[in-house]
Amino acid sequence: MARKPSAADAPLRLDNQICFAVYSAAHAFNRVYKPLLDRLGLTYPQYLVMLVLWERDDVPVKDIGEKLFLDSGTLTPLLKRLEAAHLVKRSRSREDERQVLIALTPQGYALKEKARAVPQSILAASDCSVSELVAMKDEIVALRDRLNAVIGE
Amino acid sequence: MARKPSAADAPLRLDNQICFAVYSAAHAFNRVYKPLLDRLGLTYPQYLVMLVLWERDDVPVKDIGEKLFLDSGTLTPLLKRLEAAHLVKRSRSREDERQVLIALTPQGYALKEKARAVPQSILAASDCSVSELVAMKDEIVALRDRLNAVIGE
DNA sequence: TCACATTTAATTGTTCGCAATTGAATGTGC
DNA sequence: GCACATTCAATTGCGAACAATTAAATGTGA
Repeated sequence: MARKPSAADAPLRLDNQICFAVYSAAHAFNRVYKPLLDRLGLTYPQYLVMLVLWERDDVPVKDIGEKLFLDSGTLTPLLKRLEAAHLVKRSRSREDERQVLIALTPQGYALKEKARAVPQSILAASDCSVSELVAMKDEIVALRDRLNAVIGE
Repeated sequence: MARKPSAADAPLRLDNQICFAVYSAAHAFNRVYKPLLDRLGLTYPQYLVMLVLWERDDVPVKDIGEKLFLDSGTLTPLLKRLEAAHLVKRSRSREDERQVLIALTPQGYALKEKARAVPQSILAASDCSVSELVAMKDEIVALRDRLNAVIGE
């Protein structure tokens, strides 16, 4: 019974899953980033947080979470590690004591200059034109946003 | 100094990172899958392992790892949980005692039928035509493979 | 003002994901 | 046949990721 490939099984074949394509691509990116980020002393999620803060710091944890789609259960310990590495400072907001504001330290600011080498290495590893990458990125973001829209029912 | 958006900062802007698009899309998929897989009693990585085994079981851990790009540090505990859930059986190969072969139990086989509902739910959540999804999947897989090619130098 | 709901981080517990190491089995070169 | 390298899974330790809960601060309605 059902020994040879059946057409009815196609939807369950690993190679037909776009989710697995995305999942495995994310891990592949992680592995390419690893040696680059090791030099900065950052993990990949920490790098994402730093990207947010390099655009604008002195922001509450919640804002970082909304930009990265992460919650406090992930961010609180991560930010404590960044603080232990002297890259950020955490402090309660005076206007609203519930909020913890995340600010860059001078070392945190300075790391941005070292980080400028990262995107070009990634581009090289992608072995692909910038315009192709931008087009793919836009498609993937659109898919992500449609998926996220479904989650809130 | 550098208060307003600078063109030099574009490569470091979060919204310009294809890696973040992929990373956040993977998490979005995870969140859409969660309620569907809860009904099967599986996590998303466990579901991927089951997809592999539904295509062919009685395979060594290494084969599963190569298909999913995961190593024994991830798979060993995951497979033990699947065994505890009576979905797979782990046994040492007689021909090569180093290998652990993973076989489906009757319950593991049976779960495939319940799983058939999953892909169509995902398709609906993607809100996108099959042909578009296939095209995206192929592009992402190609990017993933180029990235993986760089890792082995 | 006071009861009540909401917001925000932090905490706890479970599951991934991976680097590094270990130990047993197998393969090899001499 | 025997020393040596290689392969394979398991283990350990650390850092995410998230659900669920907690606690404190703030907002709201009567």
